[in-house]
Order: sequence, then C-alpha cells, then structure tokens
Amino acid sequence: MGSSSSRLNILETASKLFQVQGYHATGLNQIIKESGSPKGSIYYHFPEGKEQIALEAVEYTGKIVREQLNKTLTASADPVESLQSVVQHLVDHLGHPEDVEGVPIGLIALETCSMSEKLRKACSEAFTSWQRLFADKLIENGFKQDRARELGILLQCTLEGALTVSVTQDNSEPLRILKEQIPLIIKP
Amino acid sequence: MGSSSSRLNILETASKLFQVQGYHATGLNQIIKESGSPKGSIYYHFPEGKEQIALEAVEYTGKIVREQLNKTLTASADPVESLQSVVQHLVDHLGHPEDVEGVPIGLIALETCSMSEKLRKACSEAFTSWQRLFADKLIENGFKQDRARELGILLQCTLEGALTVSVTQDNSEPLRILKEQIPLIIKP
DNA sequence: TAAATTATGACAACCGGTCTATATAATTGT
DNA sequence: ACAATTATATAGACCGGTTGTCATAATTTA
Repeated sequence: MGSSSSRLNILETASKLFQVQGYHATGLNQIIKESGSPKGSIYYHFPEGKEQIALEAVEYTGKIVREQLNKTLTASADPVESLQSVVQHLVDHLGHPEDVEGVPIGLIALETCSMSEKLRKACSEAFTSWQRLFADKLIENGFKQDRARELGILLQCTLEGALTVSVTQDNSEPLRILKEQIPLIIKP
Repeated sequence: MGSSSSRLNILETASKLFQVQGYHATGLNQIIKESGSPKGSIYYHFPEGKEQIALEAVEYTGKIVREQLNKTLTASADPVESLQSVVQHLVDHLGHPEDVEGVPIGLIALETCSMSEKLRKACSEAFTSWQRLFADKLIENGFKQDRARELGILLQCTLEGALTVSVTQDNSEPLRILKEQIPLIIKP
C-alpha cells in the first residue's frame, strides 16, 4: 500500500513543524531528522517533494483539529458553553506548542496562499470545515441556517485572530476576552 | 547621518515584501533587487543583517498602519460607522497586495514570535498600539475605560483573523460579515 | 592634498530542495 | 527451486540560492 508507518511518521512530524515554524522555516532535513526517517524516504513517499508534504500535512492537521473541535463541541449541549470550552482549550495549550492541538494553520496559510494555489485551497477548505462545525452546532440549537453560517465564519475568524495575537503577545488575555464575549457574539 | 534616502528605500521595499511573503520567503537579494540598491548597502545601513531590517520594517509598518487607521477612525464621529469604514477599507484593498495598507503583520508575527524575542516584541507592540487606537475611539464616545480596552483588543484580533481568512479563501465574505456584525460586537 | 566617512560589488561559506544511482526485499515465471 | 523482474527503500552528490564579509572605490570634510 501507499501508506507505510514511516510515511505517517514523516507526515505527523512535518505537520507539527509546519504549524509551529511555518513552511519556509521548516526544511526537509529537519523533518527527516526529527522523524528519525532516512533522507531518501522523503522522495519515495512524497515524489512531488516539499509541496506535497505540506499539502498532506494541512489536510491531516485539518482533520485532527476537526476531530478535537467536534469532541469539545459535543461535550455540552449549550452552544455558548461549548464554544467557551473550545476557547479555554486553546488557552490551556498556549504555552505548550509541542501539543499539536490548538496551534493553527494560519501561519502556513498566510505563507503559501499567494504562492501555491493548491496549498491555498487546502488551507481554505480546512477553515471552511471548522466554520461548518460551529454553524452546525448553532443550527442544532435553533439558529436559522443563514445566521448560523454567518456566525460560524465570524467565530472561526475571531478564534484565528485571537490565537495569533495571544501567541504573538505571549499572553492569553486576548483569548480570555474572546471567551467572555462569546455570549455577546452569539445572538440570533 | 544614519538615515539616507537609500536606507528608507530599502526599508520600504523590505516592509512590503515581509508583509506579503513573510520573513523566510523574503531574501536579501530580492530586497536589494526590487529596491534598486546595491548589495553592499544592506550591511552598511543595517549592520546587524536581516533581523535588523525585519525589526525596523515591523516598526515602520506598525506606524504606517497606525496613521492610516487613525485617519479612517477620525473621519466619522460614530464609532460603529468609523470601524465599519476600517473594515471596508480592508475589503477594498483585498486583491491589491501592492498597496501596503491592509496587509497585516500577522504573517511575520507568527513566523518570528517563536524564533526572535526582539521581533516578537516589535510585533506585539504594533498590535497593542492598534488596539489602543480602537479603545480610545470608544472612550471618546462614552465607553468605560476597562470596557473600551477589552473591545479594542477584541476588535483588533477579529480584524486580524477575518483578514487572514479572507486572504486565504480569496473571498471578502469573512470581512463583510465582520463589518455587519460590528454593531452587535460594540455594546457597552 | 590628506584623512575620514560613506558606499559598493565581488567573494566565501553554507544550507536548501531535488534527484540519481544503488541496495535490499518481494513477486512472478519457468 | 531458482532466475528474472519488479517494487521498496536509502545514501549521498548536485546545483542554486542564502546570508554575511571585506577590500576597495567614491565622496565628503578639514
């Protein structure tokens, strides 16, 4: 099959590195060194090179975050409460970039969106899938479909931004403020 | 003196490139080529190399955005209206990355915040200065100081996020949604 | 003119992604 | 069972581009 264990190993390592360091700061040498794989394996498993690895890494991260998000969103029935849990989860993992969860795809998205249409689309679809998760939660709780879609987009954007600023300022305050304002934002 | 015209020229070129492409994707060769300056000038004007250029570029961009922001915010007395103008301004300049205005510092912030404390701090201070501008506008219009500070942070984060997602999705919808929701977000 | 400052382009050391050439394992045919 | 062929896996060489240095030229100042 096309998917050996070493392939997945490379992909997981690459995903973490791309999230934390970004596309250009992450070299193939670093990926193979940290994953313990031999150099030659890269172009065997990913014949199209770095761009292919990044593409699959974005899709992979998109899925991981989707699952984590889904778990947190279904933990409570109340949309406000569960969304606040999502934010709190980000706060908790702020200083631990070794945990993949919570570090966004925003960096690689901004880096590549004006460079590779393939990568741009992959990032865009990850964003959209997260937005849809938020919207669905609101629809379940009686929001009209159009309104839920709007709020899903707004919430995902706001999360992305607050996370960016919190990381940059090395301070969870932006995320904590967002958490407190969620009841105000989620209004039918 | 330390500030010749060629120095400023290099700085302006570098600022644009760092904003659009990011830190690691922008090489010194590209900076000197696009600015028309000779290679040697870089290390004459910026003896500490790339990191120094990036640092000054972030400070420079922070100031430019601050001025543009201030202009737009003072155009209308009503805070909702003027904030919506800020968002509209971003929408208008979405597809024109050649205009510096509107392209954020988010990319270089995410790229460098886990790499250089100096750069992280510079980006952080740019963010803070923008947040303060929003907060001041609200204070002028009767908001309590603490509440205005909260909202200033929230607004700047949300703008950053919506811009990131709009650029990535090549679609101004996230920004347009944010614009419509501003009256809802700005509540005392 | 002499000295000090300002400015410059050629050069070196290095690191990146890519690819080729080769070794090992699996599969197939006879 | 053994040979031939294909598939899998790997190490290292290559080329282009990166940052940074430095000896020297141009310009200003005394």
